[in-house]
Amino acid sequence: MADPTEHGIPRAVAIAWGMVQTPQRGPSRGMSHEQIVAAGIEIADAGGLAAVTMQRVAESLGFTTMSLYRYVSSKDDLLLLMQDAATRLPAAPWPPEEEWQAGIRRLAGELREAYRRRPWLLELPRNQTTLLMPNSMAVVDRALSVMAPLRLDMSQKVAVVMNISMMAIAYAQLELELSGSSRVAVDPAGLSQLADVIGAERFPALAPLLEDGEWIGGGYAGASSDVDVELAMGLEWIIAGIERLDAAGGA
Amino acid sequence: MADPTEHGIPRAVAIAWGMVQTPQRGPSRGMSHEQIVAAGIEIADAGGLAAVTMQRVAESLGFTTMSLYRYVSSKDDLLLLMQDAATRLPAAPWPPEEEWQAGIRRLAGELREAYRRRPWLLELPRNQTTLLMPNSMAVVDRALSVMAPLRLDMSQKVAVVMNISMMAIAYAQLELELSGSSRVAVDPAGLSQLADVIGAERFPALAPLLEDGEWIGGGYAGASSDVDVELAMGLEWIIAGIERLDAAGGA
DNA sequence: ACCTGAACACCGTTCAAGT
DNA sequence: ACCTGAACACCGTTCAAGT
Repeated sequence: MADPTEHGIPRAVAIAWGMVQTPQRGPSRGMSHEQIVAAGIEIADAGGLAAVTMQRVAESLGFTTMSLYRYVSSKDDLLLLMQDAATRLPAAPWPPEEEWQAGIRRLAGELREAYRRRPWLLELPRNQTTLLMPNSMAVVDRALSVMAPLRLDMSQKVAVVMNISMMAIAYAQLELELSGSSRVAVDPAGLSQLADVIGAERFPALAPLLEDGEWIGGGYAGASSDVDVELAMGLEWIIAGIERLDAAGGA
Repeated sequence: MADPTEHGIPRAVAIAWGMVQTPQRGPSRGMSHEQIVAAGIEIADAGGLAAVTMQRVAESLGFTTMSLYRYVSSKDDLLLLMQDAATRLPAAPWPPEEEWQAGIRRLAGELREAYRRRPWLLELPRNQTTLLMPNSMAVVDRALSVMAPLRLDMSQKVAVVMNISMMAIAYAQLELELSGSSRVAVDPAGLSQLADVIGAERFPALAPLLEDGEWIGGGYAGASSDVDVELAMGLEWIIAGIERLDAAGGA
């Protein structure tokens, strides 16, 4: 097979789709793409994305750093493969057995859950290349099949998919940031000290929350359960919007 | 003034609110927080976030790397200050002069524009600490004052603010990733090669787009104008949702 | 009090050399 | 053909020393 990168296909995409020949003859290879990707994911799960270094991945497999470059052309390549492998969703029945609304809620929930389980996924960029990887395509395909009965044109459906996955991922991020491991833990004395410095007249609408110590420490913009509510709220708004589009599409 | 960090207030927050004493006596300081932050922003604007190193910031000001640590306790501190300074929105009239719907659209648009202008902002985490910085608080305050006439309770309003800013930022990110500088540029031959490898039966709903070469290269999930449409769509859905909440709140 | 210089413990990636 | 070892050009941050 010709080198896929000649047509502008990124190396990681070619690897993910099995377009890179792994020769059966010659000295047996010590590793495989799958092993390397799995090792990287294990390290990221345990210590976050910053813990993933070429040295550590190689070491965990019992090889030297440099040997990895036989399988992967750069660290970015490896990260792309890890991203794809880690965002595989559970298989869904096809054709969909549920109403499209339920299908969309389930897709959003699974997507969010995948990102919640592996927070380091949030640190990886999602770009055009990502959209060429197998599991990204699987998400789009499933969303399109869920929306098959709807009277939206293709570009509207693509817009909906982008909206939904963006929202699911962004809320996983919000949840992580607001209530996650990166907690601030400003003590009440600190918050009131801050409220004094800011002054009530600078932010008239926000001031009541600040003075009650409710802005960060309290119920608002901090608790994880709030994020559930906010995602559900946003998702139902999207669904209501689709329903209107569907109705208008029939006109 | 007592050391603010004793109450758990992050150093960068204390600096941003002017709670850190800058002594007037003694040897005159060679730099200021503002200068350092401005230098960092200039470097990020020119070369992206990766170009911002302590060495380069110091060098651009004509000092050694280590001198920065007199003003800022770590690179993360500096990044937080840069984030806050770069997300300052233009002053809005207070109290708001427009209808709340227009106010929300304008806020979302300005937020997106700030992130569009400085794409490196998207690479910085937005967490609890961010919500204690002056310009984040300004955004929340403005949104709350826009929503003042609405019959939503405070936690609902906070949820709306989170939804709106999240959506504005996420769409700036989507736009950057889909059509921005990180383009993939797979040529048509590569796309058809990929479509062959994938096969039509694997992704039945997506396959037509793949075969026509429209998935990445063409009109879908690629053009910048699409993102405008998608953001507007999502935003109008949120506004419609708020209208329903407002109506229900009156019951 | 402020700034400097050397040093430490890392990175990703190159390249020529081994087997 | 596959893996290794040394080397390069960087990082952020420490610490003791200068002025």
